[in-house]
Amino acid sequence: MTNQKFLVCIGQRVRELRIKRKITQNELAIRCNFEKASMSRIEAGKSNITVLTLRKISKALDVEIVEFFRNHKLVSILNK
Amino acid sequence: MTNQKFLVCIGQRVRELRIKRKITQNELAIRCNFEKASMSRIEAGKSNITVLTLRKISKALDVEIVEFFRNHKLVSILNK
DNA sequence: AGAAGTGTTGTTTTATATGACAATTTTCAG
DNA sequence: CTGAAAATTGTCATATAAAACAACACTTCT
Repeated sequence: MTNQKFLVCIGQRVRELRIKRKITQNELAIRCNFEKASMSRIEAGKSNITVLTLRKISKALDVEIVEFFRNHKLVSILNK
Repeated sequence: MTNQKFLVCIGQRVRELRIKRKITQNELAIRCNFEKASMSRIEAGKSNITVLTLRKISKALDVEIVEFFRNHKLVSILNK
């Protein structure tokens, strides 16, 4: 997997978890104390975020950080 | 846990995994294509690394990225 | 003591993430 | 379809991660 796809994968996971909690990018961004524009870029995999940013998001979503490194789509297929 | 301690935690984990593989900071840095000085700072928790850097290290150590987010010392105590 | 190996710290440069704000596009309910 | 909300994209300034190199500290040898 390319680095590019890897970042996209993490972004997708953030999005999945955010939507599951029924909040907007803006709401999540506010909880993380950064701009909604940044959140958009993160979910799109356009940003190589640091572990502290990852931590902020994990707290805001109330999930473990390792959740971001699971390919949830794949997992859901395997669990069928 | 403070952000500072969080970074130290990750750094310790990198160090544990590196030592388990019996390689030096320099050797690991070479495999990651960066300076041994950077590796020293990462293990000391003085660097807020990006997910792509984390990925480089995980490949160089041949471990899953999630390994870095486990507090191995705690786990080893709980597993007794 | 001297040499080699390992790890730490300092500095500079470059690249890029983030903050802030604006403008535009997309999505979706009414 | 229309309008409002949500998301995306763009730009600029600032902060900081990463790369590169040097210097230093420390240990362990002979």
